[in-house]
Amino acid sequence: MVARQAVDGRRAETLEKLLEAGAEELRAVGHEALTVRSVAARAGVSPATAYTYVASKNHLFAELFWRYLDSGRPEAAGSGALERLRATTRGMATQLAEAPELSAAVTPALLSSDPDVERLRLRIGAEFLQRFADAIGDDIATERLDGVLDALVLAFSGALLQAGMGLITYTELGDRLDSVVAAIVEGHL
Amino acid sequence: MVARQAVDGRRAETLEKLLEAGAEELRAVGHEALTVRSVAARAGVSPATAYTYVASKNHLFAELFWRYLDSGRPEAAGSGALERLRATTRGMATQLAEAPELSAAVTPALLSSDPDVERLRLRIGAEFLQRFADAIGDDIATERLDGVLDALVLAFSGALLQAGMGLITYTELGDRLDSVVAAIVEGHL
DNA sequence: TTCTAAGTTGGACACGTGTCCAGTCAGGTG
DNA sequence: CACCTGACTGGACACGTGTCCAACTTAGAA
Repeated sequence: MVARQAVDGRRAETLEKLLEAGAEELRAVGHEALTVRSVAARAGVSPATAYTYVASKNHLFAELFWRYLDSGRPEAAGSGALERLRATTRGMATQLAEAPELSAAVTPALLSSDPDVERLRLRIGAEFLQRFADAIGDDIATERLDGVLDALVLAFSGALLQAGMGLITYTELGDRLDSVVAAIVEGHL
Repeated sequence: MVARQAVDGRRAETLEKLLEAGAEELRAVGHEALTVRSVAARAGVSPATAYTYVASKNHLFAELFWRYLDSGRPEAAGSGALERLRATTRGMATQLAEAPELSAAVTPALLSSDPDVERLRLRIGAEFLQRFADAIGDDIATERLDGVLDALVLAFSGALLQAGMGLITYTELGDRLDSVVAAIVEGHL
């Protein structure tokens, strides 16, 4: 449902093998050195086959990131919106920091115009928005909510970009976001 | 001083020809279809020559963007920090909107690990920071300044990334930033 | 068991990237 | 004027991308 087409039975297994191999290869050599063919080899599959599951290198990265992100759904908790928001950004920052190669890979990848990337891009964007919205709950007036969400998403994207550029580390990202989140939410609660 | 090496005399002219051709080609076919060789051809120069001025396609984009950015230095004005900040982001947003192809090209380009891109990335980042700092002047207490600048830069980067992904247009970017800037600065003046 | 269709494969393809280098050209210096 | 030096060139190179297709395999249905 998330990959190129729906997968079932045999195809599902091959897809898993490929994605698993992709993740390993990414950890092993980084996203610059990774090639679709090397991933295929690691998965024990021919390049031609790999390309029936994955439209492009960028699509592979986006797919891996989406799955990784999805695997780390937060268990919402905390009494106030600010507290929950911070837990949310902290959680995501930690996730990014724990898979720096994947994080570094996905930022450029998501900028691709590949239609398969496009789908995932929207899904990932929606997921970020959803998480922030969940964290806020109904602690912010409806008419102000959109603006605040906007700002949060912008700041988070910015943090991703800065980290992708190597201007800040994925580890610093958490602290950085903490203060920015506070600044944004302040006065809107 | 900004290109690969210092340029003088004859080399300076060739560099200008190349960058000019790059800008034209970018406008003409967009950054995906642009190839270094097509730029070289447009400049009436061989590919080998082009590569002595420009380390990579990404470097070309970064260079063009830097020059474009630099050409639009703001004439600071306004009585308050918020007002000046808004003028600053407005100005930059307008600049981006007026060269959408270049803006779209530069976001992925700046993520490259190419050392020549690295230099420009730092320079461009510093320029953003400088502009925000200038706009704020001394209207914010020193100990809070860094945090606010951080947030501004994050938000601006985020806006760039979102626009690069096509989630918002370069035109919307200005409005979006207006409210975010207000949210960030509010309570820190 | 035989047939069928989905899945996989090897290998070639067109194209872009960035590098390299021996050779040519042009303009100023002696 | 001949010369030298820096700029430029053509053309090949190794490599990666993503596409295509005819041929093979394999598992399950008839």
